[in-house]
This record gives sequence, C-alpha cells and structure tokens, in this order.
Amino acid sequence: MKLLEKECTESDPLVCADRILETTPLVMRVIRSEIRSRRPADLSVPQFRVLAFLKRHPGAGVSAIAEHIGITMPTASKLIDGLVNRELIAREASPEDRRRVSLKVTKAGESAWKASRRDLQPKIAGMLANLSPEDIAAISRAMEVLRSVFGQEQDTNGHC
Amino acid sequence: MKLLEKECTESDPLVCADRILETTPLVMRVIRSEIRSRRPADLSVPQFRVLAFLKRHPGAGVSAIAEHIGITMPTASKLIDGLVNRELIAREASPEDRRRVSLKVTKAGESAWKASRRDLQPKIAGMLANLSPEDIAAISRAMEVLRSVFGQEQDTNGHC
DNA sequence: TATTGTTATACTCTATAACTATA
DNA sequence: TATAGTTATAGAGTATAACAATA
Repeated sequence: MKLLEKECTESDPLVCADRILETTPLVMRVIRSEIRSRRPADLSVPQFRVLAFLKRHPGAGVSAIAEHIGITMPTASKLIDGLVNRELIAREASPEDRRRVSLKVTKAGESAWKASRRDLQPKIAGMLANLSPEDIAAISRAMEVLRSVFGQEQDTNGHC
Repeated sequence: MKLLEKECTESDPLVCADRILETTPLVMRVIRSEIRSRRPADLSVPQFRVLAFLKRHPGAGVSAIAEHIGITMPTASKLIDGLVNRELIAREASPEDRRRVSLKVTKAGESAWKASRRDLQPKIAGMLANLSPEDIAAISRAMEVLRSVFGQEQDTNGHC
C-alpha cells in the first residue's frame, strides 16, 4: 500500500472516477489541438483511430469499425467517406458478400498516419519529460488498465 | 522500480505517450455516450465543464472560460449562449467594465450539474469495480499527475 | 426476415474572420 | 489602439430514422 502521503481515498472508485472525469477532457483537448495544428497532415482523432484500426484489421467493414471505435454505423460511414475521398483508405465491395465493403489503408493513408503519429507522440512525450520515471511508469500502467476496461477492442498487441 | 513483470519500457515517455493516445479517446467516448444517454439532464461534456468552472469561479467572463477550458472565444460564447438560453447560467454586464460579462450558475444549472455528476461518477466507478484497490489507486494517482501536466487550471482543490 | 451500408436530417463543438462596443 | 464579446460562416463528429441492397 506504499506510504501514507497520498493514502486518503485514492483507492475509492468514486474518487478515481471523479479524477478521470476531470482529467480526461483536458488530455483530450491537448491531443485534439495538437492534431489540428499539424496541417496539412491533418487527421482528426477519429480519422487517426480508423486508420490505426484498419492497419491492424485490413479488409474490415464499416460495422467492425463502428463497433470497435465505438461509433454508430452512419457516423463510421461518413468518416470513411472522408478518408476515401482523400484516398487515405480504399473501399471495395467484398466478393463473397456483396453487402459488405472491404476497407484498407492506402500508401497515402499509411504516410498520413505515420506523419500524425510522428508529430503527436513526441509532443505528448515532451509534456511528460519532467516527470519522474516512476510517475511515467505509473501513467503507462494506468493507461493499460483503463484501456482494458474502456476498450471494446481487447487487442493485447503486447508492446513488451 | 517494483518487479520485472511489466518493466519493459513503461517508464519510456514515448511508450507512455502512445498509451495515452490510444486510451484517452476510449475513455472520452464512454464519458460522452454516458452523458448523452442521461436525457433530459442532458449536458454535453463542454457544458458540464463550463458549469464546473463557473461554480469555482463565479462572475468569470467569456475569455476566462475560453482560456481555462481551452477553447476560443467564439466557441465559448456560443456554448454560453446555449446555457443561458436554457437558464443554466446567468449572464449580466459587468458594472465597472461594460465590455465584460459576468457569468454565474443558476439554481437550475447547479441541479443539472449535480444530476449529471450523480449519474456519471457512479457509472465510471462501476466500470472500475472489478479492479484491485492497487490498480484503482494507481489510476487515481496517474490522473492527478496528468491533470497537473495537461491542465491549464492548477486548481489544487485538494480532495484529501 | 435479418444484415450491411448509405442517405437524410439535425444538433453540438469547433475554428477563423469580421464586426461592435467599450476602455 | 487595444480589449471583451458577438455574429457570420464553415466544417467535423455525432446521433436517429428511413432507406436500399443483399443474404
């Protein structure tokens, strides 16, 4: 249980929920504004996530994206429209089931995703630079736990 | 440094940034959909945050909100319009400087905020219920650290 | 009939640019 | 001239409801 320094009620789920509620929008806003500032690489957060998902699941359809990203099908469909129009992903009818579409990331999409990531990741990392290694490791672990709880997608794409 | 179980590169800021980038949108989406499902209490995340800020800083103006919430003035102005129309906040001209507006939360706004919070917090807490106390405490601490890094507003409203 | 997508419509959040009113 | 805020305009993300096409 470590020390008493901060032992008040930190293991109380309600306190934890409160902090998640306060902190998450702050982090999100930084991510969004950072993404937005990177014109013309210019991928929104949802677009970035669609590309990431599609890189992991080439050939996936609209419903798979909607489900795993956590949006409705019309929303996913429109999001995909935008990416197809910009030729960042390719959409074609599935041969065996012609209701389905098969989506995959194009070369350009791959580049755009990498560019976004190349800018974003060090920016966020830079904001963490002054933290202690212990704090950083704690955040890393907390994110893993949260992902398992909040993520529809149990990916276990083990970084380790 | 604890054990070796997960010791790979967790204290690497880049790895940590990666996880933040992956996890934060997932958490955010749950929060949003949860907020949205609570009709007719029906506060969006930005609205919720404006009310929270205004509770802490009654009499604040549009620019203060914009700055602390992290949005532009027109965005804040419109957001405020919506809340004023619904009579969740009150807007009046500042007596000493008539360019400024003075905003405060109304009774109805207070109720709406509390209702949103009353629903949201236990919902999020419920999702954490199966985690170990250690995990929960770790998330709590991680959120505190992240808030200090990503928050424009250094509130130190010590819950402890 | 059930599934996969898309279209239609509407609302919120967001920004930039241009404007008004006050200091 | 500079500051506080609003209006105009535009675009993305989101949803629900209604629809088409295929199975």
